[in-house]
Amino acid sequence: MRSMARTTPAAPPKLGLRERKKIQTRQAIRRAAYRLFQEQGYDATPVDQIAEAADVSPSTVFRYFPTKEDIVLTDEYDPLMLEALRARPLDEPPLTSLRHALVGLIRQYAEDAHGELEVRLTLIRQVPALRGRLSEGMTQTRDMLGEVLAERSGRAADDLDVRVVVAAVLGAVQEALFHCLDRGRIEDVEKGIDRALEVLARGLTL
Amino acid sequence: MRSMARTTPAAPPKLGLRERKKIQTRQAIRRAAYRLFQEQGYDATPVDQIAEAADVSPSTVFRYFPTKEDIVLTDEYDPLMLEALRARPLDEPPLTSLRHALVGLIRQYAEDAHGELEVRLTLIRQVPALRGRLSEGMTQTRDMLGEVLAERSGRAADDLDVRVVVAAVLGAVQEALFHCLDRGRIEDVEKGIDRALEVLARGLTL
Amino acid sequence: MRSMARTTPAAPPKLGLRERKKIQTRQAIRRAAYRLFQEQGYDATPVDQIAEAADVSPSTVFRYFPTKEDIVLTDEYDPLMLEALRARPLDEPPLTSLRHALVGLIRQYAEDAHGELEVRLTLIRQVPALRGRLSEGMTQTRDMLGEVLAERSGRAADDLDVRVVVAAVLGAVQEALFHCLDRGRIEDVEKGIDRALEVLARGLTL
Amino acid sequence: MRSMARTTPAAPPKLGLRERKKIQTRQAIRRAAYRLFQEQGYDATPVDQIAEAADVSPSTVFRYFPTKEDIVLTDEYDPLMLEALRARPLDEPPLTSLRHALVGLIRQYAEDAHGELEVRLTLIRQVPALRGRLSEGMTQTRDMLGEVLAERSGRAADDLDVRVVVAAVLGAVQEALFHCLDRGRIEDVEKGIDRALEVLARGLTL
DNA sequence: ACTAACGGGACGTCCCGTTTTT
DNA sequence: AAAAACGGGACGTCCCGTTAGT
Repeated sequence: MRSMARTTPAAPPKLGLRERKKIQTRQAIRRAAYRLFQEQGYDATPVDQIAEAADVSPSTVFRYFPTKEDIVLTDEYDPLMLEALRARPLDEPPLTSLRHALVGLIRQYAEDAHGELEVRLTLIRQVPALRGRLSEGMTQTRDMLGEVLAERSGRAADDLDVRVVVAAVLGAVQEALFHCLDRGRIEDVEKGIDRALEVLARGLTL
Repeated sequence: MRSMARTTPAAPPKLGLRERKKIQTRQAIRRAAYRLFQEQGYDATPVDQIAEAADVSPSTVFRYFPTKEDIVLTDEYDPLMLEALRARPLDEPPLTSLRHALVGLIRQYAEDAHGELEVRLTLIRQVPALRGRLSEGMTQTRDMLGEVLAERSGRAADDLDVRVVVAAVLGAVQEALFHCLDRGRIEDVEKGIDRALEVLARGLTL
Repeated sequence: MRSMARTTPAAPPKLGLRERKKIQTRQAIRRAAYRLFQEQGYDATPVDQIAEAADVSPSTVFRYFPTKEDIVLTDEYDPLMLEALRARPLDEPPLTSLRHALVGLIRQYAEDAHGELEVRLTLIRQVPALRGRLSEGMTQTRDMLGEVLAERSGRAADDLDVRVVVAAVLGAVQEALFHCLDRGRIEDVEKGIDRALEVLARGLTL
Repeated sequence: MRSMARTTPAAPPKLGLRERKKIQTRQAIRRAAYRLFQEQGYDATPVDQIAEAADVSPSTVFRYFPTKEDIVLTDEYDPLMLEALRARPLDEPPLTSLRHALVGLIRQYAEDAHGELEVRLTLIRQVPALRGRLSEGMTQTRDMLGEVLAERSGRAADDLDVRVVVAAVLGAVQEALFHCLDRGRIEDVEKGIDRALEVLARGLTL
C-alpha cells in the first residue's frame, strides 16, 4: 500500500513547462466540466460551454478528451489497483485481497481529488450514457482483476467462478458506495464496504 | 410457473384490429432494428433506416419507441419477475428465491422470443449506450427486487445488506449469461446460473 | 428536339402542395447559394449562411443537398442528353450526333435557368473541389455517352477509340464554353461549339 | 531527349547537407502519404497520420506541402514538357509535336518514380478533390502548352482553335492512360497514346 | 530551427420534437 | 391519425495557420 501512495506525484522529477501546462489544462477542463455538470446536468451542458468555462477552445477540449463522456470517465487508477492486488499474500482469501485493493484505491482517490468522488458517482448514476461507458471500462477492470485472481488461484482466465467472484465484489462495493452517497456519508465508505463484503462472505444470507 | 407461461399472448381474448395492428407494427420495427443492428452495428444504424426497413415513417418509430435505445431495451418482464419472487415460500433463503424467479424468467423469454436473447445480449454487451440504459433499467429491477426481498425479510427497503444480495445475484447471473454466450452454449444457461449462485452461496471462496 | 423542350415542366399534371413546396425550397436554396457564391466566393460561404439567406435551417439545406458541392453540381440533364443522342440517325458521323445532342441540351439549359449557366461555369472553373466533383459526374456522362456511341457503332463499351471521341468532344465543348464565357459572349456559345468541333473534324490541324 | 533524362537528380553537383535532408524529408512525407492513401483512402487519412508515418511533426508536413492535396499533386514536370515541345521542329504538325513532348515526359516519369504513376493515376481518378486540383494544374499546363503552340503557329494565346487542340490531345492522352491502367498494362501506354492520337488525327471518325 | 499545443471555423451526421399536409 | 418536412442543436472530425516553448 505504501507504494500506492505515490501515484501521480510519483515521478515529478522534471516536467517541462510544456508538460505542466498540459496537466493544468486537463485539470481546468475537467474541473469546469464537473462544475457545469453539477449545476445543469450532463446532457444540458454542451462541450462548447465547458470549453468557454475552462477558457480553452472547443477543439482543445476534444484534443484532451476524445468524447464528452471521457471527461467524466477517464482515470488512471486501474494499474494501481492491479498492483495492489498482486501485492497481497497468495494464501489470502480472494475476498480479502480484493477488499484491500479496492479500499486502498478509493482512499487514494478520495485524497487525490477531494470531493470529486461524489460528483462523479452521482453523474455516473444519473447519466445512462456514462453508465454505459463506465461499465465498458468496468468490464476491462473486471477482466483484469479476474486475470490476476485466476493466476493467483491457478485457474483459467475465463473461469466462471473467478468472474463471479469479481462481479459480486464489484457489485457489492458499488452498492456500498451508492448507499453512503445517498446518506451523504461518503466518508464512511470503508465501513460500508466492509459490511457489504461481509454479506458476501457469509453467503448472502440475510 | 404455469401462470408465467402466459405472458404477452396470455390474454388474447379480445384485441381489436386496432390493437393487433399496433402490436404488429411494434414487432416489425423491433425486428427490422435488430436485424440492422446485427448487420451494421447499433451506432451505424440511423433511425430513419430502421423506419424504412420496417416500412413505416420515422415519426412512427418515434411514436412506438421514445428513443432509439428503447427499441432494444424495452421489455415487459419485470412484473413477472416480481410476481414469481413473491410466490416463493417465505422461509426460503433469498438466494434460492431469486434463483427460481430469475431462471423461470429467462426460460420464459427464451421460449417466447426464440434466439432473440442472444442478439440482445450481444448488443447490450457491445454498445455502451445500451449498457447504460440497461443498467438504468437494471437499477429499477434491482430496487424492485430489493423491495420485495426487504419486505419478505422485514427490513428497510434501502437496507444495505438487501441491496448487496440483489446486486451480487444479478451480477453473478449476468456473468453466467455472458459466460454461456461466449461459449455459444446459451442453452446451458441454467446450469451456469446454478454454478454461479453456488459460488455466492459458499461465500466467494475459490 | 421538340420533345426535349418539355423537360421539367413536362409532367406537371398534379403536384400536391407538398411537392410544389419542395421544389420551391430547392430552388430557394440553390438561388441563395449561387448569389452568395458569386458575391463572396464558394469557400468563403458557409452553409449556414446559405441556409439563412434561403430562410431555411441548415439541416434542411443538407436534406436537399447531401454536401455543399451538390448545390452547384446537381442537375438532371444527363438522361435528356442520352435520349437526344439516341434520337440521332444511325448513319450520322458520331461527331455530328454528339454536336446536336450537346447543343440542344445547352440551349435547353440556357432557357430553363436564365443566366445560371454563367455563374455555374465560373464557379466550376474557379473552385477546384467543384471541378473534382464535376469531372466525377463528367466521367459518368462520358461513360454513358460512350456506351451509346459504342452500341450505335457496334463496338465494345470500353473501346478506346470511342472513349477518345467522347473525351475530345467534351473537352472541345468545354473549351468553347469557357472561351465564350471569357469574352462575355455566352450567347454565341453555339457558334463557338461549331467552330471547336470543326477543329476536331479536320484532325486538329491549325 | 537525353537532356530530359536528367530531371531532378540531374544536377547533384553541390547540395549542402541541408538541401539533401530537405529533399529526403519531402520524399519521406510523400511516400508515407502515398502508402496510407492507398491503404485507407485519401479522405480517411488525416494529415497528422501522415506526419506520424513520416516521422515528422504535422507542422513540418504543412511546411513542405501547403495543403494535403499538394502532396499528391505537386510535381515538377511542367517546365520539362514545355522545353520538349519547344524543341520540336516548327513545321511539324501540332499533333505530332504534342505527342512527342507528352510521351517523352511520361516515359521519363515512369523511369524516375517506378510504379508511382499507377498509384497516382488511381488516386486522381478516385478522389474528386484531387481531380479538382489536378485539373486546376491541368488548366495551367493547358494554358502553357497553348501558349507555346500559339507562338509556334503565330496565333493569339487564347485562340480557340489552339485551345481545342490542346484540350483534345490532353483528353485523349488521359483516356489512353486510364485505358491502359484499367487493363493493368501500364507499360503499353505509348501504344495507347499513339492509337488515341490517331483517332484525333483522322477527325474522330470511328 | 523544430515542434507541440492551440484556435477557430466548417462540415456533415444524427437525434428528437414540432408543424404542416394529406 | 398517419406521413412528410422542418427546426434546432449537439457532436466529433478535420484542416490549416499562429503562437509559444525547447
